[in-house]
Amino acid sequence: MLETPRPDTLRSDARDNRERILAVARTAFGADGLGVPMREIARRAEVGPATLYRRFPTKEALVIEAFAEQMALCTSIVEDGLSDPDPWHGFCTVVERVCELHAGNQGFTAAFMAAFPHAIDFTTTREQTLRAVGELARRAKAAGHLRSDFVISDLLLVLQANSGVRAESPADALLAARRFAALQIQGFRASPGAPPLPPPARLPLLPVG
Amino acid sequence: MLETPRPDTLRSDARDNRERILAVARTAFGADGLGVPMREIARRAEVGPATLYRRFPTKEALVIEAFAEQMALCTSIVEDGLSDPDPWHGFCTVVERVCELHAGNQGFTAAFMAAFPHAIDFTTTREQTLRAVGELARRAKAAGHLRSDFVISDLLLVLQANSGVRAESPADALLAARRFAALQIQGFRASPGAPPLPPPARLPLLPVG
DNA sequence: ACGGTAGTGGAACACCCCGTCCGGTTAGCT
DNA sequence: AGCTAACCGGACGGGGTGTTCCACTACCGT
Repeated sequence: MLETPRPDTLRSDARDNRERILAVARTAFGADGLGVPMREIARRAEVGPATLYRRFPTKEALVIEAFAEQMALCTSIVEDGLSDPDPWHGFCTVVERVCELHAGNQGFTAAFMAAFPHAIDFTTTREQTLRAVGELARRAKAAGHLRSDFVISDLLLVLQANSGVRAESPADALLAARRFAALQIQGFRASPGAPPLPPPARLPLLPVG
Repeated sequence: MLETPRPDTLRSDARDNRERILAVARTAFGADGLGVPMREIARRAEVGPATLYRRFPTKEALVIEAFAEQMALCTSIVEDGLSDPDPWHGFCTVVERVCELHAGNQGFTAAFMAAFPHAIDFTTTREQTLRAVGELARRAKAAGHLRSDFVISDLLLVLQANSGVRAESPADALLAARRFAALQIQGFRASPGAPPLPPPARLPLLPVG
């Protein structure tokens, strides 16, 4: 656990390295999940392990920084959905885009669902985003298009489920995510004759595996 | 990689140990996935690592033997569905029961989807089962209840997705699986106004992770 | 009862991972 | 040009996992 100076006070080459590390981490974690070793990240970034650890004192820190912008993207997706005049259309767009986002970022779902001990902002952002989704769902229900027994944790359910889908290429992953999202939307749609859903379960924030 | 004599020619104590190991493996892999270490299996079975490896030359072998009966159960679930006079009802039951089965056996999905190099029967059983599902789906489509753009790999998609769902207790896992299955069925149901699904993706048989 | 052999448990091997530290080197800044 | 921050690469410790070695044990037929 070394010192970590503010990124903007770094020497230019150090700054470059930092950016390269983050880029590599995003690609690697996104493609192969959080299991990618730190040394592998360092190797691909053409950097020594020590450099990596000087910039990011722990793997957790690297993961959080690497996915910070995905997290922001996630939030903005939901905000876009909220600002859609048609709440059901907004809701569908959120489901689609979130599934696609997670499809291209295998590790992100794990990070998103994980209970990182040292990432307060990550956690709070997630909570806020979920609250926004709740508001969107409320409107979509009021409009009569979202089934009335939908609950927020259903979206977590779908997210977790989507993360279980593995494809053999990024292109296939995207296809699978799109098809999956479409199926979920169909399942969420309010339809008169449909039977009610079984009761929801409590979904945990799991430790990083 | 040691010799592995036929189970029925074993000495009595060895036979006992073998059974205990299998029982422990089923519970452990079922509850916590294939990540459970061999040592842990041995410890819980009150057996040394060597004993474990004398009976099952590799972890893969243990996994296959442990889930052999789940595999058979899987097959019989599909056959039950096929023999249902109402193909759509049969189809729904298959989805529900398979999701529940996989919910209680975390590791099984991984094993089911995995491309085990040395498990010919496992693979062939899976293929046969999938073919049976295909026949069931054909009938359910003909009856007009299953959406016509359903393809077999959609079931694999749902299976993979279901395996991504994690709960904090077996009871919650079952609840989550039931709710998830209900959502999927709703998505699979043929409904006149529904838009067609995006194209399916090729899903791989992944190596054991 | 007894001896041979299958069976056993614990230590050990080989490998991988995270995180750390250090000697010698490079590259930015002034 | 020189000072210094930053870097590289390798080695190390601690922990984990799949698998094997070996001396000992306990079963079972005679």
